[in-house]
Amino acid sequence: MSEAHVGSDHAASGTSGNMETMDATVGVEMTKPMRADAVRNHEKILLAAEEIFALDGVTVPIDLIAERAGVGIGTLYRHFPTKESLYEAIVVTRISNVLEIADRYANDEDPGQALFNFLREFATQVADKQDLFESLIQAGIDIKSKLADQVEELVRRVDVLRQLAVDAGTVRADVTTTDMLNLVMGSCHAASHSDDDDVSLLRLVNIVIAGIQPHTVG
Amino acid sequence: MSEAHVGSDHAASGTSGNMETMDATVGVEMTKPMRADAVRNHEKILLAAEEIFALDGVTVPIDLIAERAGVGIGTLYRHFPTKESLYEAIVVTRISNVLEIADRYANDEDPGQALFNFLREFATQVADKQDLFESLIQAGIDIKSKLADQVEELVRRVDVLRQLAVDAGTVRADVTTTDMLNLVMGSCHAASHSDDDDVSLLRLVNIVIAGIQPHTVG
Amino acid sequence: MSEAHVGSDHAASGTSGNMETMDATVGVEMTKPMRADAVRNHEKILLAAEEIFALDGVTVPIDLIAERAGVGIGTLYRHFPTKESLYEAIVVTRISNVLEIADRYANDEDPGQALFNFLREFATQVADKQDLFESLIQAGIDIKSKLADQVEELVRRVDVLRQLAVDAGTVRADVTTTDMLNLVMGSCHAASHSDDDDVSLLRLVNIVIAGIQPHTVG
Amino acid sequence: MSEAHVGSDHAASGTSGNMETMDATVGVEMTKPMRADAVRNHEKILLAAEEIFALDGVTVPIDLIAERAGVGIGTLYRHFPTKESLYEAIVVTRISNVLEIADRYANDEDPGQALFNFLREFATQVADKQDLFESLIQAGIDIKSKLADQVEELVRRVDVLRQLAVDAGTVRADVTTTDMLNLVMGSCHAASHSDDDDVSLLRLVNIVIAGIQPHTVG
DNA sequence: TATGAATGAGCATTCATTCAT
DNA sequence: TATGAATGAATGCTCATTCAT
Repeated sequence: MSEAHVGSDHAASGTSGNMETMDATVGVEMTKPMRADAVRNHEKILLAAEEIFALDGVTVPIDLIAERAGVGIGTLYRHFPTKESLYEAIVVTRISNVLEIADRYANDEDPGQALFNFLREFATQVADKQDLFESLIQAGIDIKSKLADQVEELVRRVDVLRQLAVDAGTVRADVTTTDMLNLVMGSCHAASHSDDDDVSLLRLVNIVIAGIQPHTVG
Repeated sequence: MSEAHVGSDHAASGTSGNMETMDATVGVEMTKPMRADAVRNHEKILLAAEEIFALDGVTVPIDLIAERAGVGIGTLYRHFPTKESLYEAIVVTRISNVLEIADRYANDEDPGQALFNFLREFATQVADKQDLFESLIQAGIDIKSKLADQVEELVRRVDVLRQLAVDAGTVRADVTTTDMLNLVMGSCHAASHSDDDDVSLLRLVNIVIAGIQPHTVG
Repeated sequence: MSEAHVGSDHAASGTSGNMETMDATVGVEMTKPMRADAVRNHEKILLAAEEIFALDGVTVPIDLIAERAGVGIGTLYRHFPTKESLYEAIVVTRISNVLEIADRYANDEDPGQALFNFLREFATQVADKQDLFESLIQAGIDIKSKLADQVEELVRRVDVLRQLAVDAGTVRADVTTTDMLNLVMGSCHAASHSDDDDVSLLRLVNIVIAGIQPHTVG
Repeated sequence: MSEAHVGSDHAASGTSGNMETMDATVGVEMTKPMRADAVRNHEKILLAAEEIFALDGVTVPIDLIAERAGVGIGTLYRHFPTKESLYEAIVVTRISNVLEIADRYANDEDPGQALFNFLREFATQVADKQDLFESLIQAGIDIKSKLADQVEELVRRVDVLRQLAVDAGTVRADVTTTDMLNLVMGSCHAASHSDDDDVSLLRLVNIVIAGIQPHTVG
């Protein structure tokens, strides 16, 4: 009954396929690789969840996700023993994406602008993912271990960018990373609830960016 | 906190008969003053609701509020015929407070700074009131008539301040009022979820303020 | 606390005023006569209850009656310790009226037609009194002592009429009184739910009357 | 009693696949047959509901039905998404039975008696089914769409019988169908609340029948 | 005594989770 | 293993009745 749950919280990583490589995950004992159809279901569920959570946030009844995935609830629960675990799985993936983006910019040729460009991309990621938005906005309140850890990690990596920018003199030293991220999230929210298109989002983020630059006074 | 009470059903008037304040309320006929204990309960309920909604937002079960108020559910429902009505009562009061603050700054002697000072006060109001935060963040999505109207009104009044500032040359003309408010709300959120004290909130708001000023480039 | 409840279930007899004469009621110990205003309230309540029960039946919330009576619920409950008791009071009065009608016809000069005329009048009484209808229709199910007794009494008195008619040869001997009454009630119901006026009621009752006459075959 | 089940959500088909009976249902696409236990529960629920509604009418709390069925409330709600829908399911079935009976008599060899015989059968159907009684008695008041339609249909079909009888000269032309039905329902009620056996019911209905025949005077 | 505020059991319904097929 | 049926705690709300003013 419990032997196959392994994959439960794994990110549906871009290149699908090898669910078996998951053994790499720290401290997980060797387990039978998932059956092909199980893998397929796993992904169908994640896909449906991504879409639905993105639109409706946590509050959506879990049946809807199963239905959308074309899968029985029982199946869903076999893969994710808890609504929360599914939710986590989704958000973890999303944050992972963001982490990668951060890493990419960490090697940018223009360290003075890397943070800014990252923030703009971060914004577009968050903008239309209700779940991601909610999670980040909750982060630090009810410590959902895994997410909390990830968010911490996110902050750490973005902090690298921030440091680079500070060193390059493009960002004031007294602004923390979480502050910046939260401000950008405010922008995301503003944008997603206005009638404008994405342009407005960038405009907002640019305000934040302007705000964190030195010598601000006109 | 309990001073205003834009009573949904009854005005919880302290010393009754006060004709001046009566006239202020549009077209309300003289009603018997509430019984002493009723007033007490009304206030206990509002107080409990203020606290609990502030912490947990709309989703909190209404029994908890009754319990916290030390009152039966029936009593709660006598005073507020609907969960929504109670929620509204709370938030309406909160927004009313903010409206007054906006008005006060509209007459400020330094129109160039009025908006900024308002935003700072606005931030402290929103900072730890989950309900207010939620309402403002929902505004425009599910139109809960009364609140929607109020938020519109808020935007209108803050827009006065913005115009003054733009005229005074302290704020860029391409930033909308809702954008500013949403950015500040992002700040509030950031602050309320960090472990710092209120200082951090001000710092954040100041970033936003910096961002909306002209000649931003360092 | 309990001394004044005497009048509780009394019929609001036609000529108002002397509530004190109630002492006549069997087995009730001497009690202080009701205060004038109490009597007034008692009647206001009965009046309101008559109207509302007639329209809405038992299911109506008791607050509505108090409101209609222009009386607090507390007052209502002082006079009638139970919703049921109030209901009973009303219906008892109504049945009393019917009893009187029955008595009147018992002395009719045309014993062969007395029953028929009574049934017609009975029908008009029941027709638009939801409560009376309900009570009679319930009679015999949940034995609400007092009403049950009264209904029995009603049957007894109508049976006198039936006997007269049987003796006069205008009614078949094999039809019981309750049967007739119930059939008439069916008529009442039919009539009250059609769009016709009272004419239809009489037509229906006439069908019943036709049905209980001898030599029916065409 | 359980043979028909005009399934509100699913057809509780016994042997699945039966195309002929399928086609009978208008425009219903092939659906997976219900699981064995689901069917069992569906029937347990209907059975319990039939019994309880028959005794207590609509007002009975739905938990009681679940309990009687030996089923959780959740289960009940899975099968019938609303109290009303369950109620409807029951009554619809009942009326359907009556409709069939009416149809059967429409082809009777003795058109002069068909109506009478139908009324007698109708009476026995209604006699001890509180729910059916209530529904018919409510018909036309609060229009519960589906039931209202059905009752209309019932009236229509019975009207066929009435017409036949009128043509055959066994029934007066001035009696409407609803009048007859209501009178019979009065009979049902009378009978079901007396201590007699079913004989009394027939006797009552016969009175009505007598009443609607021509040349009534003795 | 009259008032109406307070009370809480009761009801219909939803939804995360478990379990039989 | 996949399915979806079963479960029941939880929630918003009503209304008969009691109790403080």
